[in-house]
Amino acid sequence: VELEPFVEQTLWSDSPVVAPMLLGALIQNASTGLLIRIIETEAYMPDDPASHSFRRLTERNRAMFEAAGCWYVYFVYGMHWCLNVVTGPADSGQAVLIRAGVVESDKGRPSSSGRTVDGPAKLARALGVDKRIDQTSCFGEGPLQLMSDGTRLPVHSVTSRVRISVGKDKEWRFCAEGAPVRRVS
DNA sequence: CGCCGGATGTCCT
DNA sequence: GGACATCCGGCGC
Repeated sequence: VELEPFVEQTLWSDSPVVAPMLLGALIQNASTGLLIRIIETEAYMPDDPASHSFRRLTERNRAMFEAAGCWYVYFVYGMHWCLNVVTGPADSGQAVLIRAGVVESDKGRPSSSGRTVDGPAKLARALGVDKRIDQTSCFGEGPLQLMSDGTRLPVHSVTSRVRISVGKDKEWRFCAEGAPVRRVS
């Protein structure tokens, strides 16, 4: 099956539109070749109290105010990195959090194929994500590539987002079949 | 199922 | 100086 860049134009829409369209897309570490298929996403918007872009642009959330097509990486709880895809026009302050995936291929450990990587911090760790990825392009010569093999996984569930204290009214979490079931309080 | 600790960047006072 | 964070594994019930 041919791998090609994910259609960049798709990212120009607002994050609640893009998030379900990323189910089935692939993220590849350009150095190691590790390939993970996305099965769970969440959208964040600037008028959304749960979003890092809700208040203002800061050094931490700068990537969210770039134009669609770069990564936003943040550090949380003193030890975890999380990976987002920036969507929408420049200065709009949007992103899609990549919450879970399935290992599609791993040259280093072929046996790990098919393993579910459930949780944004575990997914980021598996892909070798840290602050160096923040603001880099999802395409071209970027260290982390957003790809597609043509697969679009159907949306299996739409719920409110995980572990947020505000903005719970918005149902912007999108899971494909096989994504981990989680309590959504 | 619920609670808790790990360990630190970021932003606010 | 301090509160708190888009988490997760481990433990107890």
